[in-house]
Amino acid sequence: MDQAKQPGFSRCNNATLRRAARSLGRFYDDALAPTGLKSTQFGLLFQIHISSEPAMGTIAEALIMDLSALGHTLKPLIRDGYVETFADKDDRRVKRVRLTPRGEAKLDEAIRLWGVAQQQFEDKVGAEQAAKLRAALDAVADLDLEMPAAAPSN
Amino acid sequence: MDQAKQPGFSRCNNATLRRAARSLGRFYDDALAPTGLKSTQFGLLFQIHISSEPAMGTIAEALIMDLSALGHTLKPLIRDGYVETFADKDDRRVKRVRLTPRGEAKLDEAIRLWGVAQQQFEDKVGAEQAAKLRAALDAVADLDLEMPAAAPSN
DNA sequence: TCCAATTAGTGGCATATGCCACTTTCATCG
DNA sequence: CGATGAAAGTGGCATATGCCACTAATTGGA
Repeated sequence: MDQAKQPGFSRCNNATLRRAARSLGRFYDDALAPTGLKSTQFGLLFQIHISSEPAMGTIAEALIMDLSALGHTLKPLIRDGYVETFADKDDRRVKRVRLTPRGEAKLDEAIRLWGVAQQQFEDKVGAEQAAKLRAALDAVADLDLEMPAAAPSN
Repeated sequence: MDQAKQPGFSRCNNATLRRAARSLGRFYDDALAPTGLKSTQFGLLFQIHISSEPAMGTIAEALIMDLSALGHTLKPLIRDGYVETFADKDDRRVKRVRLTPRGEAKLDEAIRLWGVAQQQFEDKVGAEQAAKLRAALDAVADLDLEMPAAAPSN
């Protein structure tokens, strides 16, 4: 019998999470559509905004995303003039990021639309529940999961 | 003053969800790496496996993903011979999907590794909590959110 | 029966993300 | 100080996802 049909079977936590992410992502994307920003870009702009000219590595760490992925994601935002980078004064390896005035303006515009979506969401699930969900998600994100290091059989 | 710093400010539910998804995704991806499958592909193979030669639209709906995205995602799996498609007998518009024997074998192999990761996760957060989280995520995914249809100002 | 509207997919284009192999800088240590 | 190893990014390649414009098939009437 399929393992998937065993009594104790539990659905994949990861698949469930991604499914929800796709669903919610579309909602926030729709809300932000008028700004031309994707919800992911909004989140990135926001993260930069609330940081102090963060280094790329710092942003990547905060968002738990691959450094190279961050670099890729940043490109369209730089191309469109919302973000600019500059070398760190003390360590030439470090590249810092900041919003341009245009980026700040775009973020303001986006925050208004985001607020509507966010409100819509919280009205549906309840602010309380939403907060709990975010806390749970943060906990999951920060779990220090590690595979049992496939015990070398020697 | 920044709206983001207002008393009632609540972090973006979507951003939090994506962050957790990236984090957990990497964990499951690592676990499945030996099989050559990404956690997303595993999820897709599994969904096909537990369905009865589902139509593409049916899969897309179940996973709440765009039909075209599903088509794209399916390509590498077809290329590698894990999945095959065939036209529906009654409606030639419909394309059905099924696992090949090779796909079934690969899924079996993946399920074993997935189980380790899943177990690892549940050990950390508790089976109870994990189940609650999945339920909450399912609820979010099925919310039926809609923007207030930006009232045409005329 | 024939055309309009609907349904199911496809392809192209763009962003999202990751991993890996490099290159450039630093930091360390002998 | 020079070799070594670590740290921070970059670029290339591959998959993940979406939207839009189209095409092919069906379904509903008129």
